[in-house]
Amino acid sequence: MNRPIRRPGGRSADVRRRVLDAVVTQLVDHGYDGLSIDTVAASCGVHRTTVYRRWRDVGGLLADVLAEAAGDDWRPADTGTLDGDLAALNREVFAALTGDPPITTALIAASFRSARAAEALRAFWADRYDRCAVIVARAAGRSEIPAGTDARRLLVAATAPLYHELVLLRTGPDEGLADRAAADTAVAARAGAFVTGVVSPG
Amino acid sequence: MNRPIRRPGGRSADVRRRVLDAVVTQLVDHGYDGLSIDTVAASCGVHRTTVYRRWRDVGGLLADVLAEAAGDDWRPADTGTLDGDLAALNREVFAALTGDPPITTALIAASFRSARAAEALRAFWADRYDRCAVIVARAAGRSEIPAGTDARRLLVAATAPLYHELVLLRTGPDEGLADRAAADTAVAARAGAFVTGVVSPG
DNA sequence: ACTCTAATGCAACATGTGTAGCGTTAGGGG
DNA sequence: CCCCTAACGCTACACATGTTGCATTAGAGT
Repeated sequence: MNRPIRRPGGRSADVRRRVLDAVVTQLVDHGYDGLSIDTVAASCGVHRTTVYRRWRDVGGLLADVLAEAAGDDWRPADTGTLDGDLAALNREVFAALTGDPPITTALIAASFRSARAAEALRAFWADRYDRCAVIVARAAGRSEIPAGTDARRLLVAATAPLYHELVLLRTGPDEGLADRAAADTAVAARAGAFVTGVVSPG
Repeated sequence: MNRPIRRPGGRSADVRRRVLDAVVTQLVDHGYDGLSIDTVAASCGVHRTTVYRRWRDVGGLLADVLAEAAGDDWRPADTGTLDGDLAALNREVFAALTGDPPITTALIAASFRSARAAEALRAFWADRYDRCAVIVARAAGRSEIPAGTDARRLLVAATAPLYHELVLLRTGPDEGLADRAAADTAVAARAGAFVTGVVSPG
């Protein structure tokens, strides 16, 4: 992610922790616009050039924050039905995209300015979708949906409308959006969509 | 969009045309990173301060470009089937998102930096989805799908996976992506998804 | 402890971005 | 044709962003 530290002793580790904490604090208090190398450095008592050298730009800072966040033990909820699992997932996505402060939106915005932030976010989402594949496997195991259903394709179909409406189209946050997208996707899956190699099962 | 011009005579109109042309040229030649007020102004012989006063920032420039583009006479293709119409639409979206130079992606990136660009892009897409509603109306008229199907919800379901995969998840451009998303959405619509007020029709 | 040097702190510079004041130019209206 | 002034060009400034060279500090190995 960032430049390798060959002396991970007290000082370097302390600087990293102070800087990353300051990034989150700045993001929470003043949003993405109030986030810059200088403000972060000044707010945690680390010199500008140190931050520039280790993280290069704001995207690098957020990429490092994101790399830490990706190491958690998150798992999708198990509600017993495909509809319930997708709805639970979509409500989490919805909360992340409409939450205040808009940390997720800030990370997305940063991904358009920094290649490192883009790569970190790509890796983060790839990991999340991998973990969610179990939702589709469970549904197939219950014979709710066909055996050959493409997990990623189904999960993207369920979540993509949320990202599209809230992040790109910037629709006002509609409470029912998450559940509707989940239900529509479940209907599609039961009807035989998302099956690899099959274009038109009807 | 930009500051109103009370003297739309030769000079002001000429300046605007030269600047907007230069924006597109810069975008095509050097991408979004090579786009700044200064480079645009220098490349078309208009002074920096003039561009700053009339368009304020890069987002304002792109918003003006977008406003012109929104005034075209685009209509969705009529292929005779819902599958065909959605596939044709998705192929256009796919081409826009993977085209080189990445003008669409540049506009999306700008929308995260400038409120004016964000609003212009929002209005552009709202208009496009409105024009696409006829696709759903035609399908309902042919009794391919239920009468109460929500047009926007269906259209977002069809196109959102493309934006999500190509813009946010940054998946490598998969040729079959557009057709698969279109086919999956058509299956869902035929199965009774996207009907307003109905959560679980199955 | 002592040495070596990675990492940091510091100052100065270079560049990019945006603004303010003021004179100049040229379109619009009489 | 002449006047008025919106729009533009120019200079200078203010600030943010990012870089470079060098001195200083302190972790790591012996």
